[in-house]
Amino acid sequence: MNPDPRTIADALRRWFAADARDLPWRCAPAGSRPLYPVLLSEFMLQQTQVARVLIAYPRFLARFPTLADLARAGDDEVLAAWTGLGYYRRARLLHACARALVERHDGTLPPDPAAVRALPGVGAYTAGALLSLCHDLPVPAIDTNVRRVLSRLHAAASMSTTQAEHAARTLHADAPPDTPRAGSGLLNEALIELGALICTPRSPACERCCLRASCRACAAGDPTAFGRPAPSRPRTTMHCATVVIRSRRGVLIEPRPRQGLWAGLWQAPTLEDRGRPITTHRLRSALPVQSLHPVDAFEFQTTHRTLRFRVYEASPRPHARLAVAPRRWASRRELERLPISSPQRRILLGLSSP
DNA sequence: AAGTCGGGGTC
DNA sequence: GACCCAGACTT
Repeated sequence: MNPDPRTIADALRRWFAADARDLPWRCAPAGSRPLYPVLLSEFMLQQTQVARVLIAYPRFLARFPTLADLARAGDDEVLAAWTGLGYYRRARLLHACARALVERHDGTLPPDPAAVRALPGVGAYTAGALLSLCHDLPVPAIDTNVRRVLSRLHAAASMSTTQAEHAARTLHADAPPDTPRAGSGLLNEALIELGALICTPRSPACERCCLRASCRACAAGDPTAFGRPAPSRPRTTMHCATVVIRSRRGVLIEPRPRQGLWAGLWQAPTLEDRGRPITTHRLRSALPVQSLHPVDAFEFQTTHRTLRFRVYEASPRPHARLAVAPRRWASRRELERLPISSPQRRILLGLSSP
């Protein structure tokens, strides 16, 4: 059985037209959608579930209503608007991408795959999404959903990038990627939507799937055996000790290193160690404080590590100069406008989520 | 090809 | 607990 590409593409488009979700960034037909909503939603949706983006998207859009607004914004403003979404590098890349679009392409999306792929933060998937959704160009947009759908269609345990691209191009009738073709954006969006709603990782709803007659995994009986991602690595542990120091001018904060976890975000002064917990002795030699009082202890999980926080309150030593650059005091009002990680928001603002 | 980079919802 | 998520970038 070689599933007929035209049959599959037609079934996908019909199903999408009838059953697609009404999402805020789907503000115009796939294929002729304005750039900014597509750009913003695609960056936010990288490794991030729709439910979370639904909360952040309108907030960000209210803060930066147009591409030009975003392009001329400040770094910390953009990062702060990204609060809670994680993978903060995306915010910096989105910002750089907006500036590049304004400077190189007059704020529009060039109908040119090579030029789009050259934009900051735009990889193979995002380039395909932008080109197909904005200009109806027949370029594959292979995300984790589409890879799973294609793997199951062909009953492949897994698919290399090359194999997935070949399968996707076939669905686009091997049309040249630099010439618009009606229905290209709709096809890509339908493939993604099918993976998100029907052909799900753990419990696919084959009985409701528009492709069940063409799907080799469905015919094989257990679709979950196909298109599984590689197993993930175990988490490592990191010990963190954070000191909250208050004065009349607010609370003492510092920027994190430019590289690594939460790069460049603000925090109360924090020491970290991969091996053993931070001793109060080490804290005292790193900061001119006296009388450290433990006030909180909690674990924070990210995908790749467990962070064990110990939080202290401290008073400064007499005549000690604490706010030495880049450390500085910040009022609560200021804190609310700065980019701060979730665990530090809990420490500094008493919040567990944005 | 493998490692890094958040955060929280779901099962 | 483990799994999952409209990936991109660096090494």
